Parts: sequence; C-alpha cells; structure tokens
Amino acid sequence: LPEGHTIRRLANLQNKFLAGRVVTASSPQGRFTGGAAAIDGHVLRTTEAVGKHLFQHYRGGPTVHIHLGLFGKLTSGTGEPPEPTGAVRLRLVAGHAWMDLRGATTCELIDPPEIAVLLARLGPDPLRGDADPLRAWKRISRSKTAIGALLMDQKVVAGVGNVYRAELLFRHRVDPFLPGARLREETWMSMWADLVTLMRAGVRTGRIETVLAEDRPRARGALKRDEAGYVYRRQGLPCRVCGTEIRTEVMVARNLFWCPHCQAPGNAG
DNA sequence: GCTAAATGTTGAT
DNA sequence: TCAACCTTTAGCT
Repeated sequence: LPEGHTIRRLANLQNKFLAGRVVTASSPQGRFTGGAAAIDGHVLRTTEAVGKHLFQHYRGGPTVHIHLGLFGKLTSGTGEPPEPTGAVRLRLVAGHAWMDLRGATTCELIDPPEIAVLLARLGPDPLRGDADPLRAWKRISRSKTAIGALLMDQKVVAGVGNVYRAELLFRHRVDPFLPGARLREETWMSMWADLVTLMRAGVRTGRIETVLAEDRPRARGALKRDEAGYVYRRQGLPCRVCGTEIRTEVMVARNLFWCPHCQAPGNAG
C-alpha cells in the first residue's frame, strides 16, 4: 500500500524493464479493454511519477494514468508472465518483462489538458528536483487546519501518506493538532528537507525507516519491521525517546499516531 | 478458512 | 461526513 516513495520505485522499475519497448497490452479482467487496445503495440516512452500518481506515456500519444488508491497493486517480473489470476485490470508484456495492475482506484487514458488539470491541484512532490517547499508553506501558513491534516492533503504536499505524516511530525516534535498558521517557517523548511531525505531513502530501500541510530534499540543489524518507525502503529507502546505511551486518534479518516509528551499540545517544533 | 483492517481518493449527501 | 472503489494480508479460528 503505497506512499510516494513506492510509486516512484514502481516508475523506476517500469522505466528499467518496459520503457523503450513495444508493449502488448490486455485487460484480462475486462474493465480496461478499450484502454489496453489503445496502447497495444505502442512503445512505452517513459513512466512518470508525481506524488501518488503514475503516468505511462506512449509514443504516438496515449497516456495511461494509474492511481493505486488504498488497495491497488502493481506486480511485475521477467520471464514468462504467469497465468493471470484474480482481477488483473491491465497486463503489459514487453520484451521478456511483464506488469500486472489490480485493484487500482484509477486506470484510465488521459490527455494533456486533463494531465495539466490534475497536476495543477497537486502540491510540490519532495521526490522531484523542481519541487518548491515555499508553495506548500503558502498554504500551511495561512491555514487554521491542523498540520497533521495538512500533511495528508495532496494539494499541500504530493506523495506524503499516513506513515510519513506521523513519523515526520514526531521527528520534528510537532504537535499534530497545531494549526498550520502556528507552525514556524523554519520548522517547515527543516521538515521539508527531512522529507526529501526520508523519501529518497524510501525509494532506495523500498520501506519507510525513520528512526535515528541513537534511538534504535540495537546498535547493529537489520531493523525489525516494528523498529522502523517512532510512532506509526505503536499505540500503547513506550515512546522510543521519552517512554510515554504512544497515542492514536483518527485524523482525516486515517489513524494518526503521536507521542503526547514529545509532541505536546502547542509544540511547534 | 474467515474477518477486519490497511500507507487513498472521489463523489454524493 | 460517509459510502464506494476492490485487493491483500494479519490475526484470528
């Protein structure tokens, strides 16, 4: 289940194994038959990631827009593609590589004006070199909405999801309920820089690891699954820094996790 | 084997 | 604010 780093990884994978090749496209499940027909036999020029969105640009025009949503999955491999099982919305085969898409919220053909509309409503993406953190700051600094809610808003920052939200707020000791307008600009700029580092690492490793070495229970060795974060899904467990029980509460329809001591009410970083 | 929950977004109410 | 989208997986039995 993907945040921005996963989407970027998937784009990289497609660029490595599928791009530059003629693609055979099909929709075994049948819900993207027309779209598959439109790209079948075309060369995949490049796959682009913006926030949590994927765009497959085909030579000669068509672009496929994919958004995995909460349940979507993209699987891929090399060699003979497996017999399609379950609801494969889109299968691509190119050279000796293949890709299957299931359960996505969005899988559609999209034209340039529609792409422009979509991109216009996305905030800066920390994984893109051209992203401007001040664009996000403009929204945050004039909003009464809680910073924990603003971070989930793709118009503010594109690509951040529930895990990065919780971990980023903890790493900067920011109260998730603090109104955006009460965050300091300096805090935001350091949060942004941190997000760039964390998400780039996420693209490299394929997982979200946020715990600083000095806060890890063990000095060496691979991190266990439950050691990768400070607060995400650690409700009821002691804070790695102060020992206070981690709390959870729904914010913007997703479970927020935070340390009520390190991220005390009013704490602006 | 079954159930609930899960890193998301949209559109209707 | 809520249902819908539609799949995988963790945690039970």
